[in-house]
This record gives sequence, C-alpha cells and structure tokens, in this order.
Amino acid sequence: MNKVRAQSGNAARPLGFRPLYSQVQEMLVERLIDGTWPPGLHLPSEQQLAAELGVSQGTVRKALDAMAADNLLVRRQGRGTFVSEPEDGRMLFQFFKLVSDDGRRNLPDSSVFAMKRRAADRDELDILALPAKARVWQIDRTRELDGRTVIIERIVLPAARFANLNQVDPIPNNVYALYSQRYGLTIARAEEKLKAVSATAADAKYLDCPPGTPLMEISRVGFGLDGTAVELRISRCLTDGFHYTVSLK
Amino acid sequence: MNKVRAQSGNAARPLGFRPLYSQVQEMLVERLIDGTWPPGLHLPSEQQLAAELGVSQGTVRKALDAMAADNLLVRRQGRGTFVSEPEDGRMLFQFFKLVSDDGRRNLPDSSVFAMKRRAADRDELDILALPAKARVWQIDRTRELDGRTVIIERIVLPAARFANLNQVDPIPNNVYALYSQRYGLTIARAEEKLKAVSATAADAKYLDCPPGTPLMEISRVGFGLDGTAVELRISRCLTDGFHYTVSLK
DNA sequence: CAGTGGTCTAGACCACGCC
DNA sequence: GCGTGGTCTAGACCACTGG
Repeated sequence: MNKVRAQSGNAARPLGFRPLYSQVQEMLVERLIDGTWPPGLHLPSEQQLAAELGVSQGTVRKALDAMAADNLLVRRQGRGTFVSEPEDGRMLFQFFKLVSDDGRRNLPDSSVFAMKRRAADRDELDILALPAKARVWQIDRTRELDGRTVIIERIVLPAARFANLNQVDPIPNNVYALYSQRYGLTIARAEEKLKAVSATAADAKYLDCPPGTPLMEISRVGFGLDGTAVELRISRCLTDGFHYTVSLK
Repeated sequence: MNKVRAQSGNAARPLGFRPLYSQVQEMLVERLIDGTWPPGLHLPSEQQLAAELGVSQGTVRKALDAMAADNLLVRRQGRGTFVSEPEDGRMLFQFFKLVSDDGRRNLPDSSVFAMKRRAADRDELDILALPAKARVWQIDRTRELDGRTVIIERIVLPAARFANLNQVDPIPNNVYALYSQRYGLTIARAEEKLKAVSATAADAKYLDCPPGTPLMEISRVGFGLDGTAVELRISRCLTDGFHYTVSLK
C-alpha cells in the first residue's frame, strides 16, 4: 500500500527525473520530522519497509544507507536500524570540534549566566529566516574543559519554536538533547565560520585572560531535518592547550 | 584473469572477513599509487573491469563509488569514470577553506620569499614519520586574496621524496599539482588543527598589520594515497574580511 | 546510435547478535 | 536457530553524452 511509483506508467519524461530511492528517502525523513519515528526507535526491517512501500529491498537499502551516512540513522548488523539519538557518544562529538592538544576529547561542562527574551536583530532575522519583529531567546553561558573556563558562548533561538524555554531550569549541558526531547527538533547539519578575534573586556573577565588575547570565534548555524535554520550560536574560545580539528577529504 | 576471490573455496573463516568490493577497491587504489592510472585517465568501463577482475559489475561499482566519494575518481554519466586531477576546479577548494565574508571563493596568489634545505626538527620527524637525521625542504611564502596579503605560510616537505625541488622555479601557486605532476604524489586527505594566535613582529611585517593582531594558525598534515604523511604546512591568516568555513554533518 | 554510468529488481548466501 | 543487515550476483531498463 501507499506505493511510491511516481515514474512508472507515465510517458517518457526525462526532465525532472527523480530516482525512486530518493523519493523513498524523502518519505522516510518525513517520518523523522513529524515524530512518527522518534529518536531511539528500532525501525521495521528492510523487507517490511520494501513491502510496505511497494519497492524492492535494494531500493529501501539505498535510502537507509544514505540516511545512515547523514547520521540520521544507525545501522547495526544482526540487530536492526535505529533512529539516532543526540545522547549517543558518537553524536556528541559530531558538532564539537575542540580537542585538547594531547588528543583527549572531552565535552565541556556549562554554566548559564544570563538568559532573556528579546527582539531579533537584523542579522538574526536573516540567518534564522524569521518574520519581521520576531522574538528570540538569548542564552549566554561559559563552558569548562579540564576545570578551566575556555569558552564563552551565546545561543540564539527563535522564540516561536521554543515555547516556554524559560521554564526549563537548569538549561542542560547538551542543548541538542533538549531541542530533541522537549521540542522534537533534531539538528541534522551545521555550518561554522571561524575567525581569530581579540578578547574584549567582558571576554577577558569570564575567560580569566588579558584583554586582547587572541580567541577563536566560531559562528554556527544549526539546521533541522527540514533544512530550516534552528539555532544560531557564537562561541569565543581560548586555544592555548586546545585546538579546533578538521578532517579534509 | 587475475581473479580476486580471496574468500571463495576456503573453509568457513569468519575472522578477518573482508568484503570483495573492499579488496577490489584496494587493488584499484594501488593502480593510482603506482601510476598505472595517472590523473585524467579515462578508465575502463565497469563491465570491462568486472570481466578483468572476475567479479560482478555491482561489486566493481561499489568500489568505484567509494573511490569517487573519496574524490579519487570522478564519475560522469554517459561519459565514463576518470582519475581526479588536482587542477580540477572542484579539487582546488577541497583543501582551501578560507572564504571572503561576502561568500566569494577565490584561490590566493602566492609569492615565495625563502626556500632552503635543512635537517628536520623533532616534531617534523615525528609528524612526517621520517628516519633520524632526515632532511626537509622548507618553503616560506605569502599569499594574496583580493590584492591583499592575508596569509603567511611555511611548507615542509621530506627531501627524500622531493628530489631537486630547488630546480623548480618558480614554485607554482598550486603546489599539489606540482607534487602530482613532477613527483607522482597525490594528496588524498589532510588533517588540520586551528588555533588563534598573536601576530609576531615578522608576521606583522609581511601581513602589514600591528604586532599582536589575532591570526588564525592552521597546521595541516597532508597524506598521500598510501596513507603516509607527505606535507606539513603551517599557515597564519588574517581573518578580517575572511573566515574559515566548515560544514558539519 | 552506441556506449557509459545510474537505477531497480529478485534472489542467494554470509556475518552478526540475540535468544 | 532465527532475524537482521551486509555482500554478491545477474539481468533489465533508463538517462546522459558524444559522434
């Protein structure tokens, strides 16, 4: 039931051709977006999905493999296919690229020191694709690695998508788990822009460094499963003893 | 001829199992390493390779797809499969992540201001996996974007793998094309470590900025097709008007 | 039109995890 | 032993490119 075949039975129309597995993938991602398949779910076997969708197992497999490559699913031979959870150890470092110079990877602890609801500024309206006069939450926090405060960051969220965020106390360290569990929003992808900047007086106070110390400023935009921008985050980081790591291939 | 079947005909031995397509991929990568398939080559069709290797077309396809995903090959429907060339526009930005704040991507021009052959220091011996007392080439150059000098960088290469490098004059802007054409070395992958640092007096002179200006320091190790470290590069970059861009997924 | 990679199918068998 | 995903095969057909 619910067959996919948008192509079959039509006269030849090479224009706008779209592979079946791609259509299947879109349908399955929709189930993640609308919450039909929540994080952690053990999904039906390939054979069952193939039967349900009226396509071959190979086609379902190609869609599932692509979603697994995007870290939306986790496949485990002998067990099954599962919806990724933001608490998974693997996921935690997917978006956190700061590493100790000696190679140890640790997630930093966080302390929120300010939070408020306010009108979005022009850049924020633009980046988050919000309507004029939209309001946002602003969360300011510091983060510690190895007992030392090395990051000061500001998170900006559209108030419309994060109702009653002020009732969440405390704001957890892993905010992506919060977005997922409380608001059903999964951060699937992010873009970061890195610059070297000087510590302001405020930075210097929180990071316990002289004003003017070089900091790495990381501006991140996080995108949801549907491709819309969900979170804007600006982090300013000390990088003595730590570095930002990138793999190019 | 030249069949692959390392598995077939053996008694069951689940330990050390290795998929056929993976063995095929290894054999094909070897042809890139040893120069049998040089950059730009139009390689045999999937059917021909399948026949040659004694496997099915689907197995060859999986190996070729994996190599294309690693940017070692370029596949074009209707035309064929080609060995990637470092001159390709796509390849040029694979390893260059600095972008104008307005989104324009340009490759910088380069000016070499110093070059010498010397003994490698301890870190270099370690990173490049060189024997004790190995010698290296050191190339110092500046790079310009939009007519402004924004990068000062040092490239360190094992002298043993880059014979007579001093006879190359001038050192071209795209050194990866030089490595490929003159030495048959393809940079297939790189790891970068980013830090925020202060401009030294020397940096300040070349970059025309005050000493102490925050710079982004990028330490890159480039790896060849065989997985060995080929190049060490340290770039120090101004980031006003430019940023380093990263996509996380 | 011929040749190539891309899609889709159907089925067999294998490695793995769990009971 | 059973169910899962993973591999491998064989073959049909489609979309794209170039001559």
